[in-house]
Amino acid sequence: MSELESVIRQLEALDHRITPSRVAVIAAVLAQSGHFSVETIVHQARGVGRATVFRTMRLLTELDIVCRVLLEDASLHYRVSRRGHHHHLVCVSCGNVQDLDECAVSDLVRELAAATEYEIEGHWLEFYGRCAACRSSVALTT
Amino acid sequence: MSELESVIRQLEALDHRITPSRVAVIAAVLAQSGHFSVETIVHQARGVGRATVFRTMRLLTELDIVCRVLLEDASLHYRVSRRGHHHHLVCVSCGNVQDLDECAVSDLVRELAAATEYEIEGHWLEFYGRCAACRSSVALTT
DNA sequence: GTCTCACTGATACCAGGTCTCATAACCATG
DNA sequence: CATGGTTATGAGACCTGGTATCAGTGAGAC
Repeated sequence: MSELESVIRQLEALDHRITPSRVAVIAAVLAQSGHFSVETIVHQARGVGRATVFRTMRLLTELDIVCRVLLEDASLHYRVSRRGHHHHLVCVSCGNVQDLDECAVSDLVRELAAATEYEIEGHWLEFYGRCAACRSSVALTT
Repeated sequence: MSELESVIRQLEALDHRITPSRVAVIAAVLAQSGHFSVETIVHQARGVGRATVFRTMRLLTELDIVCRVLLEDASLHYRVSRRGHHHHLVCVSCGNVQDLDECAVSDLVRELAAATEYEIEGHWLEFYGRCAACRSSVALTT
């Protein structure tokens, strides 16, 4: 079963209609290799309205088929998701994204909850740096 | 020495001109109690142009006089800064912000750097929850 | 005083995203 | 297969947050 079919079945299972627009958006999303902006999908899923692309992206986010990637300038990108809660390490030079397997702050969330009496509901955690490849290419050119 | 004077001296010391517009923006910023959007300052520093407010906010950020607060929807707010690198715990109900003294992920950054061969340059970390006061008021009304 | 350059504000612009609304497609049911 | 209710669509207006442009100004060094 292709990835596309698999996603379509998930939608069906949750009583979402399978329409040509949705399929086009999902196919475009699955074709991306790294992280991407909604605008990229708007351009690549030609013929699908802007609003529909945004609506479909929201749907895919809710279903955990894509996840949001927060860039350093606070702009939102997306990325086909490995399931479950995790964080990213983004190369600011080539854009490569490393998924970090565990949520590194779950212990911290517990400590904070105890220390502050907040009920902690969520967090943002993203790391930025330069991957090994980009570091060595910089070293070569300087 | 008032806070305003102190900030003005910092600007002077770094060869930035002290202008009425800047003073108005800084005064408006210092008058905020929690976190605030640039738009708030645009409205409160009446007579100062939009662009100038944004420029001044950038300047204040660079000088570490304010810090950026990332909200859950990825929108940027600002807050008068305690100095140095730190993170926030934001109450999603009343907007109250708790500053977290230490950077909780500095150890993690080191581990990640070793494990991934990335040179890690930065990160976002913000927590969201409900403060004790908001939790109890919810408890009362439900 | 005057000269120069950083600074200013009006305004146009751009990006990212939502709202509206008439229309169309879907599909369960009689 | 006709019908009807719901869900989805796309065009486009709109909104928010932020930048670029550029002629004009005023701060402060001399």
